[in-house]
Amino acid sequence: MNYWLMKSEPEECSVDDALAAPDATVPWVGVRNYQARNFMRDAMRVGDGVLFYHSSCAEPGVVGLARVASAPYPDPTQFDPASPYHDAASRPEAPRWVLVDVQVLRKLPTITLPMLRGNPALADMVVLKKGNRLSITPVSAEHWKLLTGT
DNA sequence: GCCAACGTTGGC
DNA sequence: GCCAACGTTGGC
Repeated sequence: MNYWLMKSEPEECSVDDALAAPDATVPWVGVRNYQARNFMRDAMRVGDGVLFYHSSCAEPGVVGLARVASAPYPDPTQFDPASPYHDAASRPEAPRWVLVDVQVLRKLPTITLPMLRGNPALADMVVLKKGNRLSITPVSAEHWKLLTGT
């Protein structure tokens, strides 16, 4: 089992939005970065642990526990001309972008970015590395345990 | 293949 | 709104 941190802009899809969805499950639409896509396509398995992270907002941080809830499949927004995630160069017979479903298990008291940065044991987290912009990053078992107690 | 220009991310 | 950092594009 692997662990991940997945960033979502709460104005786009907050942890509460995800919890309000059927089965508390949302398709992780809109990833348009090859490295992040490859994590979903090649490395994620159903049941993997996910830290639900709010980015580009007043209080960035980890706000919930979730799990990978599906195998990868094509992101439908890439074929939707009305979507901000539309990719005219992607063909339905060879989709460029895939996603997984993510199911929120429970909210956490927000672990803010300053809290994360303030913990020396978490200094190696990819998401905390200088210049990191990846919206999906792997999380080590050690860091997962520190953050979730499981 | 190089690299300058440009666009995006995301914290502040 | 600013800007550092990084990814992508496209001319050559």
